[in-house]
Amino acid sequence: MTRAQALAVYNSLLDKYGLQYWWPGETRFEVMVGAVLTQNTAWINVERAIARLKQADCLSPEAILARQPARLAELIRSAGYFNVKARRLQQFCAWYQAAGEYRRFRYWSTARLRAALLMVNGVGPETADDILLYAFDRPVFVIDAYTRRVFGRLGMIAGDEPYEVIRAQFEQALGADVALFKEYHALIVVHGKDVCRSKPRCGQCSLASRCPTAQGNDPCDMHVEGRAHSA
DNA sequence: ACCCAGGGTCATA
DNA sequence: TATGACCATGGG
Repeated sequence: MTRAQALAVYNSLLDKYGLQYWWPGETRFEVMVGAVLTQNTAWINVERAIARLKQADCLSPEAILARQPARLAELIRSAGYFNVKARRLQQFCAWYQAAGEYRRFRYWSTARLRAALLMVNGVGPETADDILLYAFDRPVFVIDAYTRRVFGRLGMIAGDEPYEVIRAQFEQALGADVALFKEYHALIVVHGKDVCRSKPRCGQCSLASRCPTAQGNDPCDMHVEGRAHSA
């Protein structure tokens, strides 16, 4: 995609929804925790989990590492996958603490920091990029399910390309612009929740995952999303 | 009752 | 490289 196309969509979304001021969170560390907790999970349930962590005075690397896994899991219960995420949070904190915490990363290149994050078990490409962009202010464009869906339906990408392919397209079209990347990703998510909430559906029966012919699905365009499929 | 959410890992082919 | 099973709560 060209820079003009990418900016045209951004301006359209900005015009419709306004600035979002992402990522929600009081500290950089809270952003990192939120990035892990929000994996395949509605944000409202992450907020509850973070509130409980704060309430238990358990929102620091030391406190998270000091707590027994099962006891950490009960604090983040509302975020789902609590056993898995408790382990992931502790693994992330162990790495973060061993690496020397935030100020130590100041002179790391973005590429080096990204590679290090991806080495942590439980941190995949999107979680790493959330942390890089919103906690470390690095110019990395976050690709998530909404990005694939929205731009797929606009016909600007296929939607099922590998993560790195799509990320490179956005970064090459837009250049390195942290403030723009932050707002753009936020707007994509907000717009996705607004009009592209359902996953692509089979054009025949309106079923999603369980439809036998779902592979040849004909996802509705973002402008007609919400209209019922005929049976 | 089904679908979905601001994914990632691991085993398997 | 690419699927599939698995993780699990809470809201629509």
